[in-house]
Amino acid sequence: MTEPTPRRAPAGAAVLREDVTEAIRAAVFEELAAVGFARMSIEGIARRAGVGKTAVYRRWKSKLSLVLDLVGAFAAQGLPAPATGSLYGDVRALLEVASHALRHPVASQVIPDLLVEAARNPEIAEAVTAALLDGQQGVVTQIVREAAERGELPEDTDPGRALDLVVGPLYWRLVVVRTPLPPGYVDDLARSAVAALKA
Amino acid sequence: MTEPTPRRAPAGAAVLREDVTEAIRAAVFEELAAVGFARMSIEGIARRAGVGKTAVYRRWKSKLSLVLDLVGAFAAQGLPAPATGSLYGDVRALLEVASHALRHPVASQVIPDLLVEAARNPEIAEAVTAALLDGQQGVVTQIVREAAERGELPEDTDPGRALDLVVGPLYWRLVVVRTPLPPGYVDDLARSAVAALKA
DNA sequence: TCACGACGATACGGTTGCGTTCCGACGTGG
DNA sequence: CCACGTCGGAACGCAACCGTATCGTCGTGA
Repeated sequence: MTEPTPRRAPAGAAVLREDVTEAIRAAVFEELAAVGFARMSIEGIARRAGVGKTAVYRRWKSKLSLVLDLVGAFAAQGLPAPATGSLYGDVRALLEVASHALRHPVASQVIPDLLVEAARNPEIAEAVTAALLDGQQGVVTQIVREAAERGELPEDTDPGRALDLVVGPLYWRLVVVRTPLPPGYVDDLARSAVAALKA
Repeated sequence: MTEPTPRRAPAGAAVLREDVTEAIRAAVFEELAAVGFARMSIEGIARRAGVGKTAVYRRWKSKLSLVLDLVGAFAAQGLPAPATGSLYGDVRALLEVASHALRHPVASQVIPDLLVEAARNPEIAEAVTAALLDGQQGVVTQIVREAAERGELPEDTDPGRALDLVVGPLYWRLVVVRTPLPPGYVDDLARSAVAALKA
C-alpha cells in the first residue's frame, strides 16, 4: 500500500529557513507585478512561493508590512551619483540607469502600482518616497550642484524642478505611454533636459 | 402598528431612470478614486449610489464594461487645441489645462489608477489611450506642426517625443511626486519645454 | 385604465481570502 | 540524544462580493 497523497517534502528546523524567506520575497515581487498590491493576497504569495501560509505569517504580520519591508530593503541600497564631469554626461548616465530599471518588466509594473497605492496609504507613500524618490532627488541635487560649480547652470537652479525635467519625460514615456524607445532616445532626452535646465 | 422597517422610497417606471443612471456614474468615479479599480465592487458602487445592485446590472454586465463605458464617454469630448500664435503660448495653454485637470482630486487618483490597470488589461489600455493619450498627442502634434510652419521648430520634430517633454514633467510632479506646485511653475515648465523642443 | 418593467430590498449558493489553529514530519543546537 | 520550533498541509469560522432570482411597489406610455 503506497501513500494515497504524495508526502510533503522534508521540513525545516527550529530556525527560520532563509531559503523559505527568499522564496516568499521573490513571490511577493512576482505577485505584485502580476496582479498589483490591491489584488495581492497572502494565500497567493504562499501558493506562488510553494510554502505554507504559516511560513508567511511567521515572518510578517500583514500584506502591508511585508511590502513595506521589501520596499525598505530597496531604499537601503542607495543610488550612485554619476560624476562624468559634464552636466550632459551626468544626466545621460542617470537616464541610462533609470531607463534600464523602468524597462525591467517587473519594475515597470511594481513601481507605478506602488506609487498609485502611495496616494491612498501614507505608510506606502513614505516607504516609496524613501526608496525611490529621495534617492533620485539626491542624485539630481548633486548633479545640479556640481554643474553650478562648473558654471553650467545658474546657482539658484531648483533641484526639485530639475528632477521633474530629467525624469518626468522618461517616466511618462516608459510607464504611462508604454511605447518602445526609438534608438538614441535617451541621448536625445538628455540633450533636451540639459537645454530645459539651462533655460 | 407602524412599519417595523422604514418603507423604501417610491420606485421608478418602466423606463431606465436617468437620475439613477447618473447616480451610478457618479458613484463609480468616487469609488474609483477612493479604492481604485482593483478593489472596486459592484456592491460598493450600488451602496454609494444609494441604489440596488439590480439597477447596476440592468445597465452594465460587469465592472469592466461599466468603467470602459465611462472612460469612453470622456474620449468623445475631445480636447481643444490652443492657437495662441506662439509655441510658448500653445505649450503654456496646454500645460495650464493639464495641470488643472491633474489637480482635481478625483482625476489625480482615477487617471493613474486606470493607467496602471491598463498595463494589465488590453481593453482598459485601449479605452484610456483613446480617452487621454490620443487627445493629448493630437493637440501636441498640431502645436508642433504650427510651430514648424512658423519656423519655431525644425520640420522633422518628433511629435511623440514632444509629448513626452511637455507633459512628462508635469505628470511626474503632480501624480508621482505629489508635491504642491510653487507659483509660476507652469510658466517655468512651459519655458523649459520649449527650450527642450528646440534643442 | 392598465400592462409593462424599473425600482429597492432581500435572499440565495458559490467563491475567495482572511487570520488562526491544529497536525505529523523533520533537523538543528544545546 | 532530545526538546524546540519551523516546515507544509489542512481545516476552521468569518467576512465580502459575486451574479441571479424573487419580492411588492409604483410610475409611465400605449
